[in-house]
Amino acid sequence: MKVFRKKNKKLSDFLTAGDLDALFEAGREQAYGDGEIIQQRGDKWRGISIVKSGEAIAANIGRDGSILPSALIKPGDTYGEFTTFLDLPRTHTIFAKGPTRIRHIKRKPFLALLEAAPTISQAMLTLTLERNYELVSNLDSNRRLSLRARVARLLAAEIEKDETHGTVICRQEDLAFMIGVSRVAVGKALDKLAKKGLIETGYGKIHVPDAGNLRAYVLQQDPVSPI
Amino acid sequence: MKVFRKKNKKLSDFLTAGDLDALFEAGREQAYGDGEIIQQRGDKWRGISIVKSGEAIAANIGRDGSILPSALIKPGDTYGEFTTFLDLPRTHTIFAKGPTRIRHIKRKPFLALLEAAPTISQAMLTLTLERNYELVSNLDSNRRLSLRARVARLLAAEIEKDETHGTVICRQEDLAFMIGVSRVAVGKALDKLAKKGLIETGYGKIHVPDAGNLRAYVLQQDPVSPI
DNA sequence: GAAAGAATGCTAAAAAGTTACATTTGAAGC
DNA sequence: GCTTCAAATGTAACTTTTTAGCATTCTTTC
Repeated sequence: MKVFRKKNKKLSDFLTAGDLDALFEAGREQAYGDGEIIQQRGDKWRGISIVKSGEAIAANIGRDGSILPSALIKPGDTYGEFTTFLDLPRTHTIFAKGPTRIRHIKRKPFLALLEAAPTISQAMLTLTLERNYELVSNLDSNRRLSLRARVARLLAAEIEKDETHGTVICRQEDLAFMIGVSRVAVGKALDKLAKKGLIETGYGKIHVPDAGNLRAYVLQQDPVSPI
Repeated sequence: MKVFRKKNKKLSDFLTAGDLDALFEAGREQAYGDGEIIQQRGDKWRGISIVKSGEAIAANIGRDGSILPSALIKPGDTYGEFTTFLDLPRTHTIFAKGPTRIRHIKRKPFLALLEAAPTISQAMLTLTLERNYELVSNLDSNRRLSLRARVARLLAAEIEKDETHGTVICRQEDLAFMIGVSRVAVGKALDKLAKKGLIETGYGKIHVPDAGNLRAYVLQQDPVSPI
């Protein structure tokens, strides 16, 4: 799966080196081989995990056994907050994508650490609010916007603000996954955008000849949400 | 709009009386008349607000001027976290529904309070994670499930866990709004559920003769997510 | 118990989205 | 260069959802 430029913030972005070290120290590091299961949905183990290297995929297994990936977890990312604070079992099955090293911190030492270093708790709050905002604003625009507009929005977000044009390297399938519709639907939407001259589709890439035009289109479709 | 039984947790649910008092003391109370605008989308004022009495509606105004409500804010609810921690302008326009009293706490005194009482920050973290979980699990099931299954899930969630049957008081329009589809689509979905004998539709209400059956159906459709 | 308002039911056409299969593209190996 | 094959996109038939209009049924209130 294509990794988009627009990266999610990480806990490490909000912590001092000292706090980060303290966090690492509190845990136990474990290595996983490609495809190895890191946790199963329903597992009761409670605590926070931080990816040190490699990548992991969080997914649900459908009734028919198909894998429905829902997130790519990258170095510096944390997960397990729900189990630590909400007393919920693991909501996703996670497996390694390539060799991966993860540091697991049990709930109790982690909470103790929080008491000792309130900055961590503040950092987690900020991070969680950020995710929350992302979720809410996506949910919101999904309700209001046509698929065409959502695709345009996603592409516009991929072009740096100071660029006048650019090429987004991604498959239609990646866009489809991010938006949560079928690839075919994305293809149709891209077609319409292309007919308007806003983009040019290619094999594994999408060219935006005039980022200003695309941004204007997005804004016209959705004056409400910021790009 | 119908207010569903399944209520959202509030900050006050996680705070001691003392902390709550301190929070109230830090703010300034303001009264609003029915329909009065409390904040406009885009406003820059930063801080947390707590509803003391009455209700408020958070909404976006569509391009055509239509009002797209997205949340009902009730006594004890807080809002403004995004502006306080993420440095974002107000994302929604909020107006009073009936006479409403709200206590506003400016950003700086609020942050000072957080330092003094770390329990508040922990409470906010828990609350935010809870919302987050709700959002993620909804998003997830929306991707996987048919409209029929989503309607069933929503109804099943409205019946208390220890009840064997029950009646959900709501209009089809309310269900439609919550799920984010048209009333006609919900009507059709209810029809199919009724034909399976899982529910009986009525005027402004939906009767569930056997909650066990409905839960079993939801689980069969969606073995992944907890009801 | 009539009237008015609210909610649901129904229909038909158009739009959007999905599934399954076909075609095109690019890259690796000869 | 050419061939081959997997990856990516395109196409077509089918299903679901929306929109919009009007009809019907239910509830409340006078």
